[in-house]
Amino acid sequence: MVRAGLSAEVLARGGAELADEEGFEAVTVSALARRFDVKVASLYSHLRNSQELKVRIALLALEEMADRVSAALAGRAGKDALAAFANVYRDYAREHPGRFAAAQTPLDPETAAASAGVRHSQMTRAILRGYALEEPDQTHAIRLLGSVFQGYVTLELSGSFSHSAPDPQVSWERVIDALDSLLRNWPAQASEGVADELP
Amino acid sequence: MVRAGLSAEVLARGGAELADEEGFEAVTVSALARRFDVKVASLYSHLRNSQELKVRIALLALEEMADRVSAALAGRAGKDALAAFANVYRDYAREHPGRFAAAQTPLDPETAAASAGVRHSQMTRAILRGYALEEPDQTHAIRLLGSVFQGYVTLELSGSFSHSAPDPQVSWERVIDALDSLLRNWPAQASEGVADELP
DNA sequence: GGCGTTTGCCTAAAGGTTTTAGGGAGGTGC
DNA sequence: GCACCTCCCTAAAACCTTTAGGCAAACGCC
Repeated sequence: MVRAGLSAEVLARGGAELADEEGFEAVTVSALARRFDVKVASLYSHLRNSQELKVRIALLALEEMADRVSAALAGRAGKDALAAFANVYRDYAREHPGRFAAAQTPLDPETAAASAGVRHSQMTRAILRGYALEEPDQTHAIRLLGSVFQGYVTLELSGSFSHSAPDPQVSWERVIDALDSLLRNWPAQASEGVADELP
Repeated sequence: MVRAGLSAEVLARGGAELADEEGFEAVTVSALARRFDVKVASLYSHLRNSQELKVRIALLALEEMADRVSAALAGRAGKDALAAFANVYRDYAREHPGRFAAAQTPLDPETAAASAGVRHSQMTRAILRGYALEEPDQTHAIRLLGSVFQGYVTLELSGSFSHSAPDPQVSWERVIDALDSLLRNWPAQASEGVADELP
């Protein structure tokens, strides 16, 4: 009997491929066992449970994205860096929709702290070096950027933009223009004071 | 034997409550049957399959959000309307995390076209009446706003903001300030032309 | 090279979810 | 009072998750 050479890492990579091919919701321990031509129970020597598989795929995706961002940011600044960052994010989601979906898996705090998510926020902060933003506005801006990228890519992938007129590619570029403009002209505190009507 | 009075609508409401209480991933046909104290197979007279249950909960959530937005927008304009819209979205997600998660369920095109999603984009467009934006910038702006709200709320709910310093509530208000400012000073086409480096 | 130990994949089995097929009883309409 | 339809039921097959225990291949050691 030939050994299949399984390990948690190998399984995570296999699961990531499976996610991209069949969708993240199709990633099950059973499907993964079929893919490696191995019995289901065998995977449980490497994975505590099916949740761990999903988490490992998520971590893999975060790592890959962080690597790409890191490479894309080298030697860029200002709007150039902003656009590069944004495009890495979007391209990755289009190339690897299953991995991208996996990256939305909620992580428990310790796992999150040890993940590449930390690199992501550091790199986002690095982009803002090209703009004159002090704390706490810097953090607000990071959260805004993260939200836009995350939200846009999710909505585009789910088809929300595919039934109205302008090409999402065009909107994407104009949105980046707009964010650049916003970061260069970040408004001072409470210009008119109407925004606070939460409990 | 007393009849339970089931119907697709009743099941969707029950499923929505279940989602808020236990999380959307806990919404299964079996769990719903337990909740109504009924045998699992009985639900299949009202639902084609478990996917339909999820879709119905999603549609319910979209409807409820649209109703709230509609009420919140009445008599407001400009930044006031923008903040109201944004807060409805965020408050709903915090009050009904399960329903909000359900609302992310991908819909097939016909279902989406018949859903309250259409009302959402109409209302977003209505907000922009308070700002001087022509097409196609109006559509770009709608997509930006949708992305920010969707992204921010998703990230906040998943805990991404809960481990760094400024209160997410504060960032939220400043983000709305920033969006208002951006909409009032929407940049002209391609101020510097660096944003297009996609294949 | 033999020998014990570890490792890796196996069989077996229990429990949960999804879905289909068909049946019986409760309420409705004539 | 009878037929009918609706609603919920039992039964059963298929699939996924997870645990327990076994056997044989690989590894390390002498």
